[in-house]
Amino acid sequence: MGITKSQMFTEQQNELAQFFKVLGHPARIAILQYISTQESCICNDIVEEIGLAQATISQHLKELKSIGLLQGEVEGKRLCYCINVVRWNELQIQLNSFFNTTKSNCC
Amino acid sequence: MGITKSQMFTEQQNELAQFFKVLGHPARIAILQYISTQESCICNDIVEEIGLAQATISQHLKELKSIGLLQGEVEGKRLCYCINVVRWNELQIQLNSFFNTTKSNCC
DNA sequence: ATTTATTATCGTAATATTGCGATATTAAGA
DNA sequence: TCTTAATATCGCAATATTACGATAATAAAT
Repeated sequence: MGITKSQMFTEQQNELAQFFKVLGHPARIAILQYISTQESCICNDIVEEIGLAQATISQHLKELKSIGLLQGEVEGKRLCYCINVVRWNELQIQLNSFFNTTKSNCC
Repeated sequence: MGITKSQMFTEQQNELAQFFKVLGHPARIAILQYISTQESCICNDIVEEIGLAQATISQHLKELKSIGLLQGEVEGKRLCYCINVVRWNELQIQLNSFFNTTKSNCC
């Protein structure tokens, strides 16, 4: 992303931006939506479902994990990831807080 | 961002991701927060406030404009940008809809 | 112990983003 | 008209992201 000068921003601004950035890719949106349609944990079929290479999917999953949105582990041969509902709700609240406190008062 | 294969995703997924991506930079978060503290439109002091070069700020403003979050124009020597409240609320709703419809049902 | 199936990691090429200096553009003011 | 002030755009260097093939790691199954 080029040289982002994170040190000039507050921790809250960096954190919020990081969260938005992780969600800022259609593959990751698609992965989250796909997980939510599954009754059980996601498996290998996610690769065919999304249409990207296995290595790429794994990388996207890692980024979603980095902000705590996915929980679960690899269980033997199976992947058991699902949405961390607690974190999910936390982020939704944090995000709404940003939206509610940042409003225009001119024009 | 490398080669993002947007054609494999739905328009809704691409749009949502694009919105998240634009918000996914601390400078743009800071700009929005700064605008919301101002009684009048933003001016040149935003450059000193944020601490990035004028060209860089201008570029970030352009991206915020690209998703409709900023409205206003340059009026003579002055910059008159402010948050487009209608769009702002629309995005908040769209985003909450994503959060509410995408929930885990396993683990 | 070997094989098999599944996911993670490494290395790398292609592309995107960020930031800035230099310059263009625009309109107000002298 | 010329200058001045403010913002936009261009061009470039530095860095980040994306995607994937190849390979490693892991555990179940034979």
